[in-house]
Amino acid sequence: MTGQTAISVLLVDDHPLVTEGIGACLETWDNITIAGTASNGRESIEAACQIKPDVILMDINLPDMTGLQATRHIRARQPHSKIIILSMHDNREYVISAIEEGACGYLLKDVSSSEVATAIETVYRGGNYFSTDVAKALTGPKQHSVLTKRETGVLALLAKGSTNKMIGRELGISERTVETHRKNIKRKLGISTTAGLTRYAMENGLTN
Amino acid sequence: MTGQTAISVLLVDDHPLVTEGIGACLETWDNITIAGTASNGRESIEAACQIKPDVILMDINLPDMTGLQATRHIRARQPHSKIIILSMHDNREYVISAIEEGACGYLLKDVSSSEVATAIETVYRGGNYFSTDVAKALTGPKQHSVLTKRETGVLALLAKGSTNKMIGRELGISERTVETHRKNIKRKLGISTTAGLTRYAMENGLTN
DNA sequence: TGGTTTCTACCCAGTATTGGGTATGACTAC
DNA sequence: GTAGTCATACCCAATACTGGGTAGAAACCA
Repeated sequence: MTGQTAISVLLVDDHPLVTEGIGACLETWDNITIAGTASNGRESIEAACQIKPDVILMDINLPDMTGLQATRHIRARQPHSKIIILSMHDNREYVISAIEEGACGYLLKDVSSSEVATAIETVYRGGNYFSTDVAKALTGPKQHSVLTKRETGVLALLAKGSTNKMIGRELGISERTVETHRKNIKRKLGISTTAGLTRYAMENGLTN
Repeated sequence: MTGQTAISVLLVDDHPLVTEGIGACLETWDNITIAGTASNGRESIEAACQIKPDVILMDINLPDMTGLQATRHIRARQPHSKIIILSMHDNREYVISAIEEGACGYLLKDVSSSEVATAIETVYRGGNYFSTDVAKALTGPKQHSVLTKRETGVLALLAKGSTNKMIGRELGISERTVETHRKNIKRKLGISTTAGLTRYAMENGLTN
C-alpha cells in the first residue's frame, strides 16, 4: 500500500472459489483492495450501493439474473462505480449489450489475473478495457446477433426445457406470441427442431 | 511449511484465472504446494507423468476431452496420484462415472477454498471426499437409473434433432418403439421435454 | 414526419409428442 | 427354470408444436 488510496473492488460471482481465488490474486497488487463480494445479482446491487466500490468485476452468469441486468441496475443507482464484465464461458455475443448497459470493460474467460489488474486500473482511470479476443469480435466480420432481445430470451427459456405455455407465463406474454417468436428464431437460424435450438443455445452460452 | 513435505498438487482447468486463483488460495496452506498447472486434457496427462503430483484437482470441462477421460488416462499411467474432480458447473450426474474412473473426490462449484484444502488432505491420506450436495445425490432416494444401450442411442439421435420417425428409420425400428424408448428415457431421467433431453445429452457427451 | 423493425397476437390445418396402457420374444442371472 | 430386464411394437386420447398466413401498436431511426 503506497501513500495513495487503493482502488476498491467488488467481486460478483456465484462460485465462492472464483471470488476467493480472484480476490487472493488481486490482493497481491498494492493498489487494489477487495471491498466485498456478492454471489448473485440482488446481492451485487445491494453491495454496490452500500460499499460504493470504485470498480465492480461482474460475472455474466448469475443465478437470479444476468450480469448485464445487474449492471443496468447498478449503473442507475451507483453511476460512480465502473463495471467490468467477466465472461467465464466463451459467450462473447454479449459484448455489444454490455457496452450499451454501461460496462467499461469485458474480459473473456482466458485472461490472467495480471490482465484483470490492468483492466481494473484502466477503467478506474476512466478508460475502457476489452480483452484481445473481444476487441477482435467487435471489429470482426459481422457477428450473427440476428436474434432480437426478446427472441434471445425466448430461446434461453426454450433451451431450459420450458414449453411455449410456460415461456408465455414466465415472460407475461401470450402462448401465441411465443409461438411466433419461436417460428422467427427457427427461420433466422435455419434450425427446424427443438433439439437443434437447444444445441445452438448451449453452444452460444445462452444457458447457464 | 513444517518439517514434513507438503502435498504437491497439480491444477487442471482451462481458465487461467481459476488455476491462478485456486493456486493463490491453496498456497496459503502450509501443507499444500502447487506443483504445476495444465489447461487441457493432454497437458494434464503429460504433467501428471512428469511431475507425479500427490493430488490432481481436475476440472470436468476441458477443451479437448472431459476431466473424466483425462482421469482414466492418468489413472492408467500414474496410479499414485489421487484425483479430485472439480465441477464448476452444476453437473452432478458425472459422480458415478467419476468414481468408476478412479477419482477419489468430487467437488461441486459452490465449495470454498478451505473445503478444497480439506478435500486435498483427505484424499492424500487415502480417503475419499465428496462435497455435501454430491453425497446427497449419491445417497438420495433418486435412483441413478442408467440408460440402456438402445436408449442411449435413441437419446443421442434425439439430441441431434431427429424426430421419432427419423430415428426409427435410422435404427431400423418402428416409430412406436422409438416412442416407447423416449418415454422410458424421460421417466428414468425425470426430464419431460425434448430440450431437457438435449441438454442432458450434451452435458453427458452423447453428442459427438 | 415517415419508414423499418420489434413485439405483440391470432387463424388454420396438419404433424409430432405425450403419458397412460398392454404385450411378446430374447436374454441374463441366480 | 423362473424372475427380471431389454428391446420390440401397438392402442388411444390429449396436448404441443409446425409452418403457412395476417395485423396492429410501439419503438427506433433517419
